[in-house]
Amino acid sequence: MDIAAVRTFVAAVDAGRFQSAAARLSISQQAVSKRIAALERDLGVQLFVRTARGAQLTIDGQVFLPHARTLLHAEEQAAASVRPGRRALRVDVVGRRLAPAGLVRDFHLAHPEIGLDVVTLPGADAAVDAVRSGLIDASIRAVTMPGRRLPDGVEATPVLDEPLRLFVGPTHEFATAATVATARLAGRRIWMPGNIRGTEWTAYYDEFAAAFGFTVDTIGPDFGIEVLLDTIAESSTLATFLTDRTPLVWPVGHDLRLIPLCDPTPVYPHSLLWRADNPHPGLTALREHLVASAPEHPYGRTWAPGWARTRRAASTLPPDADSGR
Amino acid sequence: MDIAAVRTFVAAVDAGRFQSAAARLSISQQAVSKRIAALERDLGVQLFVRTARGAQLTIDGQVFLPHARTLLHAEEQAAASVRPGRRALRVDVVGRRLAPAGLVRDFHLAHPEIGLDVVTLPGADAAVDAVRSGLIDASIRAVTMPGRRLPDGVEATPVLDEPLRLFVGPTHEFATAATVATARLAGRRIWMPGNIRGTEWTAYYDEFAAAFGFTVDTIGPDFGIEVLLDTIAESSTLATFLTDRTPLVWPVGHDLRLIPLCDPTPVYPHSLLWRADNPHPGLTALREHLVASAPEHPYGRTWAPGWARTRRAASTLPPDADSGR
DNA sequence: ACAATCCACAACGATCGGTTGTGCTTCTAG
DNA sequence: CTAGAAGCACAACCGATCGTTGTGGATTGT
Repeated sequence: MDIAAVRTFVAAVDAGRFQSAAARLSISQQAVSKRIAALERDLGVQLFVRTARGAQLTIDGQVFLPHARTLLHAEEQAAASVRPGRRALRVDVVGRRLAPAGLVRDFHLAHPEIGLDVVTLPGADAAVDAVRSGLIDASIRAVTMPGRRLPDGVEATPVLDEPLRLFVGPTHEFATAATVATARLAGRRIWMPGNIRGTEWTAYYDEFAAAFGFTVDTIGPDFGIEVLLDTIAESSTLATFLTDRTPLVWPVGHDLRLIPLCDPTPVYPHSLLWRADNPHPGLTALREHLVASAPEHPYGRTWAPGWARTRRAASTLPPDADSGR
Repeated sequence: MDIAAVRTFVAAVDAGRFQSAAARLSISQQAVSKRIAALERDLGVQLFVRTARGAQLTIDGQVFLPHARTLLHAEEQAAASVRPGRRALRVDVVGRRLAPAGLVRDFHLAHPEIGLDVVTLPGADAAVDAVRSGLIDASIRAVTMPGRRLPDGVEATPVLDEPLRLFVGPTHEFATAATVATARLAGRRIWMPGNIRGTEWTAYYDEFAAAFGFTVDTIGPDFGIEVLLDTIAESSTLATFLTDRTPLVWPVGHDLRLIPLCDPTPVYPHSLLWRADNPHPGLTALREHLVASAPEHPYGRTWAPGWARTRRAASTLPPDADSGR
């Protein structure tokens, strides 16, 4: 199916005559006739009834028309998505099914009029760099790393503290506990999935383990989520951290549990990053939406790494005192 | 923008390499390279970073990808809409913004999984003929005309009695009435808009006028809805019938009123038409939805033409006794 | 260092798409 | 009734485009 033929079809419908459509498209009437004939041959149905005073839609043509308009609209949207200048707001999230993607989705529901494109860049460094260079407008990451300052012009504000939960099998000591105090992790072994090595999670795990005296094991290469589930399910000592929002295809027959941690609840600090001189109107709306919807302290006493606590403290100031506003 | 290039782009993304994409599309690697280069030139942005072990999406490529998939999906839907055999359910409605279209819209909301295409055919005869010939699957019309039997195989069941209201200007005798008894129309002049002459409404008006003793005037040719509003607004004797669902662009400065009629309330009888041997699964769903959602007698005592009353009586039988079920 | 992999460029040929010219049908005005 | 106008389709021609084969440059891994 040729998109030019579809556009010609719509033009012919709107004009009512092939001749006027040809004039509007700046081609000859014969070209319109050939394009539509080719489209009809392609679809295998007749779209117009040709009469002496124009062309009239057949039933098939009437049915096809809204689909044709949709197709042209999709083409326009696709072209606009990469057109420089006044394009949709580009936001990077760490994963399309994780909590930050949920935040962006909520924003989209609250502001459906703001065009939105969501991307996932490989790693926090790439995300920060893309924000700095203007290739994307915003990113939701945990990038307030120790010793790693944000580039000039890039600003950040915390938008979500995501609580971690302990993920254990049925034979684990904590399997039947309603909640587990984080301090009880001391001296135990926590499994770190191989697929997050080298990501921004590593620094989080390191400080978390140091603060509460447990050890982090990396068990071999990453064989995928199924192997993770099997390993956890069969072990009475291994545990790992997941969040409520971690998407799992729960295997039938396994008896896995997500145990809440408390006193304090460890939280993973997601921040919004943007470039201070980015004039995109949607960016302001996104920032205000995220700041407004971020719960203050929903999980009682929480723990976050020192580099994140510093940011947290700053965020508790009134908005007027916040930098970059 | 060439749709084949977009399809090539998506194939290259899925494959990760131009070579494999070329194999999957049964073209040469060079053709893939040229198509994507042309697409990039067309869009004005780079979509891939070419490396020695494949092609990787740029940020622009990531943004473009979902739009590209949407475009291909739209193309597939468009082609499927006219493909013979297992296509979407085609329903004819008398007008896209009138009550029957609302019924179909409700059906779509209740059964979003059923593909639906809505068309508007010129006149009830064309609709009945299209149903008979199988070009469309169903129609909502008032086609149980006197002396005009449905073709063999075409069946009908009433689905909506739409109440008529009196439409008058501020100086009309009934302008301040909360309701008007239909019998009070006797001897008065009712204006029939010119654009419904020759349609199925004519027979309705004729019998309605005969039953209640008013006269139907046709005032000149149809100059559009604005002229109708002006005429009604300035007249102290003219009135016309409209329904709640009639879409009007209410003019500023006019003081027009829609007065309910009662004792009995005249209703316009919309029926669903379909071909008995049409096996489309969506058709059964549509019929059951419309029959189930049709209110029995929502407007108190109602009046409908004799040819419609006959059908009404038949429809009050239990479903098992209904023909064609 | 060499082979393998992957993509881009060049040249050539076939197909496609647009234009001009023409003919047929239908509607309308005289 | 007839002639003209309007509207679309068919035919011939021609140029642009698209795909192919052949080749080269760059990177990775052995």
